[in-house]
Amino acid sequence: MHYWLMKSEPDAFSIDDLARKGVEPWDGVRNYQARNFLRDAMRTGDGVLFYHSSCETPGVAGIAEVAGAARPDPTQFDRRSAHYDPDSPREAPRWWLVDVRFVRKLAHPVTLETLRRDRRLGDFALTRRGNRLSVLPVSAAQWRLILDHAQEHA
DNA sequence: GCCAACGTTGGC
DNA sequence: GCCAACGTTGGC
Repeated sequence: MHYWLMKSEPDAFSIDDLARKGVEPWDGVRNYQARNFLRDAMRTGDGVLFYHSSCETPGVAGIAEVAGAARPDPTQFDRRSAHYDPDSPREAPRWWLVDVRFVRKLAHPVTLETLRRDRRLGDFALTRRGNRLSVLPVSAAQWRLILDHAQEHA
């Protein structure tokens, strides 16, 4: 069992959108490091922190889980998609996705500010200087600490 | 293989 | 809207 954090701009796709849809293919990831996490490391049932980025209050807005094995991202072959990649070979797809299932929305999001302030989180990919990864690993200890923050406000 | 130019991410 | 940080591209 592993844990992850996945970023989404709520204007494009929010935790409420995931709540409505139930399961969503996490397409459009076009970074090799993030691709490797999706394709090689994620397993069905892994925990996902759903993070809202590029918004008024960035932070963890909800919980999701990996709903299935990685599969090629169909948008890379779709000429009309913003994520079309003409250089990706059909027989060896470059970009992969996993399906993500809604678990619950946090009554009180755990803000980036809170995450930065909590020194107990230690070395955390999210708050590393210059980090731009949209899919990143979270340790079991970090997962617990972050959910504790959500609980404190309950 | 180097590196400048460019595009993107994402906080502020 | 600004800008720092970073990944990618392409000329040489």
